[in-house]
Amino acid sequence: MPELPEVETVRRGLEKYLVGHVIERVEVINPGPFQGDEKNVEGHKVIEARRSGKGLIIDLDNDFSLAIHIKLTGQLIYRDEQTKNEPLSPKAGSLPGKFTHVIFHLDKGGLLYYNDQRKFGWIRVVATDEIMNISFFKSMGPEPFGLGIGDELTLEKFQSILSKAGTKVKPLIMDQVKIGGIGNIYANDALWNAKIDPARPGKSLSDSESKELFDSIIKVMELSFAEGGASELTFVNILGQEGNYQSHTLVYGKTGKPCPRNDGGVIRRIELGGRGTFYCDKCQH
DNA sequence: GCGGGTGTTCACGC
DNA sequence: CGCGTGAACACCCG
Repeated sequence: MPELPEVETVRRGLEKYLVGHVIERVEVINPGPFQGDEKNVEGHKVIEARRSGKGLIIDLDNDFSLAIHIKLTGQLIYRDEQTKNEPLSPKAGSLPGKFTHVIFHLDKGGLLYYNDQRKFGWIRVVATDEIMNISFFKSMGPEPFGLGIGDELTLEKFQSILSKAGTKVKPLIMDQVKIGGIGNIYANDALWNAKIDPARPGKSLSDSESKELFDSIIKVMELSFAEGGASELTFVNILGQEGNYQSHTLVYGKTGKPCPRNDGGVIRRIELGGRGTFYCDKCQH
């Protein structure tokens, strides 16, 4: 699921449905993704849901927190008496299902399921003041919109990061240490929107090109927020419902299709930094 | 069967 | 140290 718009969508769901509730019991079905001591969670109230880049932090009233990364296929789905009849996407499966690894039993009968098909994700119980010792959070770069707990990525910072980097611009903007929250879908679509060749070195972009790219990152992510995220793989929101950005994707996954600009170009797929990279062979320079 | 997959991390080579 | 590559994690889908 996870790029900034999807993870922020989950955070908002946690804020709405989890904050103020007590986690009475933690049922660990598969210990792989769950690290730490359930005892530091059980009987404690959720006071805040925060996010940094693609990572989530659920703070409890005992100065412990749950640090969560859902990687590619993790899901956090909340059910209670009020929401149990809300339609559930088939991507959520049955609850609990084959890929349910942890169930948080909340007060008043609420349940928070952690599902993860590929088991790449993790949930760590950690003292709240130790969160920033987790290297993933410690090294997080500034992020677009400034909705996370770290610094906001401004145009000036973005241009400064690009101007210093000989790295190819697509892997560069996906480097979470440099910039937080951008993943493969939005990197591809933003580069297409800005008409920039993903293989160009970051520092080769002119000021107007880097501004165009910055604006494009904001634009594609704003569209995704409005659509509730992208459910290309298994992403669902806290109520187990899909987002719809994937029906708006511009070049991501469109190998062989005509360019959406109808300029006679064709979408090609190459690999950059080990990731599938999609671009129009006509308009991206 | 094979390739590909919204992510991160580590090992290794230059 | 910086940068790039490849593999690993695990499992589904077309």
